[in-house]
Amino acid sequence: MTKHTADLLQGTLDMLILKALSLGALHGYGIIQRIRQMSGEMLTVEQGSLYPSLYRIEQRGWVSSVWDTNETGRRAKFYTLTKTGRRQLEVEEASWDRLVLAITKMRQAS
Amino acid sequence: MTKHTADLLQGTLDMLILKALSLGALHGYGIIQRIRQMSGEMLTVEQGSLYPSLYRIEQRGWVSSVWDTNETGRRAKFYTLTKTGRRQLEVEEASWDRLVLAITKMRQAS
DNA sequence: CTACTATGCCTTGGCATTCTAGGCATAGCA
DNA sequence: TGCTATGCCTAGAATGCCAAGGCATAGTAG
Repeated sequence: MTKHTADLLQGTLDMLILKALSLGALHGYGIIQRIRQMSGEMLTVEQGSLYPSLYRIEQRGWVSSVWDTNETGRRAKFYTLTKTGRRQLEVEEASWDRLVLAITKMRQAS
Repeated sequence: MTKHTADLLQGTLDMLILKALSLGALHGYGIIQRIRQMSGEMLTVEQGSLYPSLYRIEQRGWVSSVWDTNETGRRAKFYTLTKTGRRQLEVEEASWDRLVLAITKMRQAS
């Protein structure tokens, strides 16, 4: 059983969620799907990871949420990226870039 | 106080250690220095992270260790990458590459 | 001689984060 | 009627890094 989806690294989940929301408001279930789709089916976020993370993120003011109904009439909680959240996304992307750069250097130092 | 060294992401430390040892045997203290140097001073591993990790890694058979003396006559524990460890390094590098690729896709899916 | 820094090993406890494994409810379809 | 997809959530375990200590020796500056 080879798993074709990469494991997440601790610390990347928030960035993924913020990134998904940067394309527009979404409810939790939809965030999972959008992350799958955006990553070309390579990343799968579990519900048990997502909801606690959304809670944290909202506490920090990076997203806000409202209950609403989706296009099929179901109740769902929609999350919107706040201004602070958008800044945070930039911070996390920059720090991700730094890490990738650092590890790339490691790989080249042979 | 801006920290210029990136935080490690959980899950990358083993790879960094294995990578450092792929250039030749080293003792713990030296591993820290080599990682700093190889990453262009961008990554700093704390001793409190390193030694527990080295222990784990040795339990898994990825490195072996012997007590010896360094060039200045001090006792130190030298770690050598095993064949299994070299394979493991390849595995971790491949999975790192997959993650970077996946997140790159995320970034491009605007 | 004394103190400080660098080199070297290690452990304990805390913290943050993810995952496993559940529970609950509704809508739609076979 | 039951299964699948959609939607929310939580508790507990596992993982893994870090902060903060302890200990010891060698060298160097004062």
